[in-house]
Amino acid sequence: MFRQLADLLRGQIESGELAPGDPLPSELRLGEDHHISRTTVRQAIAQLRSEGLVTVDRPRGTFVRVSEPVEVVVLSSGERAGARMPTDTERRRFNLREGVPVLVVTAPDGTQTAYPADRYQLALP
Amino acid sequence: MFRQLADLLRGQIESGELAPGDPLPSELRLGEDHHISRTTVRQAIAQLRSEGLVTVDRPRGTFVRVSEPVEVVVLSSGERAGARMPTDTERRRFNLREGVPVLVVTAPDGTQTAYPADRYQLALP
DNA sequence: GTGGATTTGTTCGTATGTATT
DNA sequence: GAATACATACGAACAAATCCA
Repeated sequence: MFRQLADLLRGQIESGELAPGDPLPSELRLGEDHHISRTTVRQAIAQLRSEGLVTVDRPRGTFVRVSEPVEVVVLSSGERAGARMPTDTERRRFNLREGVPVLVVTAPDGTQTAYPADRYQLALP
Repeated sequence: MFRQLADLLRGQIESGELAPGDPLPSELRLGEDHHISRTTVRQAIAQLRSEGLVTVDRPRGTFVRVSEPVEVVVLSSGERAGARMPTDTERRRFNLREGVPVLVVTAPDGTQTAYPADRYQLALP
């Protein structure tokens, strides 16, 4: 059931029926509409949060994520780049929302730098 | 409470006390040891899953994630790269576990290609 | 090979706390 | 102050899959 609700909401977001910045119905409302408990509604929304599709502004409500302006990081020769979910420390340091990875740039000497993936892109020199 | 347990387990993973491939104690066991309900234990583990630190092999148990061999993708001139969590379709297509982002390479003509971030890194020509 | 024990998954209900409107 | 909405925690029950005696 929670998967079905997550799929439904995800579809509405991807189709634009729910546009960035739009609020989702409240947990209570979703539960009533679909005849499921609030526990199950929360599980569906937790799924969407971990996918980075929605953010919660407690206790105002749950909203479709708005994309951030992007800055570009230019890679230097010999550097490699990857991505992973942030550590707990990084999440606090960068003030990252759920479901946002970090881009990790590794220099030839092994030094690593992390960039929040919702605000940065990588480019060639 | 669930955050404290997540922090504890994360610390054990980062310190190596729990090595890659090692099983975590069962949910029931963790609940007994820390005098918390299974619900709360599950919430802590859900946190670690979304961080990509552990994977669950149901119903065998929960294990510290083992890193995969990495392939390198060479970027071409004019391409940009970012990262985000996979869509539901991508997760199934790449057989991705929870907490694993995708690297997204955008060509000058707008074409995008996604690579599972646990198996790929980006490099310069 | 059958059956029981173990372990995670899903769902319900309930209660209380916290922050915003 | 009241209403609203999300966060946290407990308890309970059953399902499904694996493992082992």
